[in-house]
Amino acid sequence: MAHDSDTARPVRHGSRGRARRDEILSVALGVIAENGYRGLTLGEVAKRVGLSQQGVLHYFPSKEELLIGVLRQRDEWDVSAPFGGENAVEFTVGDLEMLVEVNAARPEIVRTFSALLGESITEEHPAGPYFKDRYDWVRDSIESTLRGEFGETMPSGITAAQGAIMLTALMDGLQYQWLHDPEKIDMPELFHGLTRLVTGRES
Amino acid sequence: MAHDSDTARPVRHGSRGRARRDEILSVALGVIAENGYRGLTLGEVAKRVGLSQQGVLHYFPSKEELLIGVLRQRDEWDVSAPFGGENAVEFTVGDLEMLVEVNAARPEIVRTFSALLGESITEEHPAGPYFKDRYDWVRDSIESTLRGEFGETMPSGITAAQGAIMLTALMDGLQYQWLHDPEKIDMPELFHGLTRLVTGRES
DNA sequence: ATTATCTATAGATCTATAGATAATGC
DNA sequence: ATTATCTATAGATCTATAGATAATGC
Repeated sequence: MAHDSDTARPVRHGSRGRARRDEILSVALGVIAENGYRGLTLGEVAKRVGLSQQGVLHYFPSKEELLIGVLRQRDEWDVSAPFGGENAVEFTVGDLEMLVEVNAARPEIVRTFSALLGESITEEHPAGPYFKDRYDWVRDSIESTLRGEFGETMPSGITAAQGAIMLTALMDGLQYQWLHDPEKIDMPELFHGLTRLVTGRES
Repeated sequence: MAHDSDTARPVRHGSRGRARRDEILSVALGVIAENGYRGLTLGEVAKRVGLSQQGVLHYFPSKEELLIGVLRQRDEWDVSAPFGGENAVEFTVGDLEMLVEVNAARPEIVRTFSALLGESITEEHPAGPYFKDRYDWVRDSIESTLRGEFGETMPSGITAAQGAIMLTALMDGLQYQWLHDPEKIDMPELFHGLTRLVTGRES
């Protein structure tokens, strides 16, 4: 009889393997940007990494686990990571504007994120809970930022809670227009314009 | 030797068939809401309609043609249809707010639209050109509405062109948050709040 | 004749499991 | 021993084509 630990023990990787794992995640991110998660195949990831399909499955035991890995990694890369979660860091509206500028320079990440957000609202999608959760803390942290800078109600008359939803929606929505027509949509400028309106601050 | 017309001749449907066609489109819309276009299978559509998979292909010669059909039908149903296109009709900011209210009462349509928008930014997606085009005329018609009501620059200081992008982004972005958490997100109220800010109109 | 459906099936994929082999690191 | 990969393959699907049959409408 095997020990319980045998069943759930995750594979440990050496330095060689750790690099491979990261490589797979990075490639998978690109494949999702191109085809979405539903359109991603393990074979395509494998081909780009230079492994067999089963070689990829050695690092991630299923396609879904691979997605989880990508979402985790994205959180780590994301400039916004320090803005939320357990050990949230103080940030300002200016930091948010900076995030939009950063995003305007990394279309692949934005495309991956936007493709997954779109899929996430369909049924049984493995990224569904992730995005619902993410929205909760993104809104919460923007809300408390606004409250910290302007109090419960901003000069514009908008509450901190409403403002958080609005700014979040604008960021997401701008990205789709921008991805379809990067020349026409100046994300940072438009976002900056809207933060001024939503807060009611002159600047 | 066959005539050219034999090749491209579309199948004509009688009243019996026309109803079936509509039924298939309606079912396909629901399947896309649940699984996206990539996750839609002809077999699933067929099962729900009560036909064989090949029966569905009699009405739409390929999966892609079925999607085109759904997008066309959506334009016809859509309250916003009269707002754009060749024979655009005059409308107001108030009409836009009404559209958001209508959408808040038809989650399935919103979910289908949002799922397709998300997929549309991935490569080679058959809905890509549709959404790019749609954005162009949606922005154009909102822009000319704003210009008509407020002139080139609105009381808020935002130009009509910027305002059109902002309102469009807000609509799209709000829908994702709303689909993930309908209780928390009051789309009509938030959109109304933002139109006031963007235009700078007291109301 | 044309339209509406069906059965049969080719031809591609796709995920995941099983089991082998070679390399690495206590 | 554990980790890193590979080959083989089962078992599911999925789209689309071919060709038959029954019903409908000039």
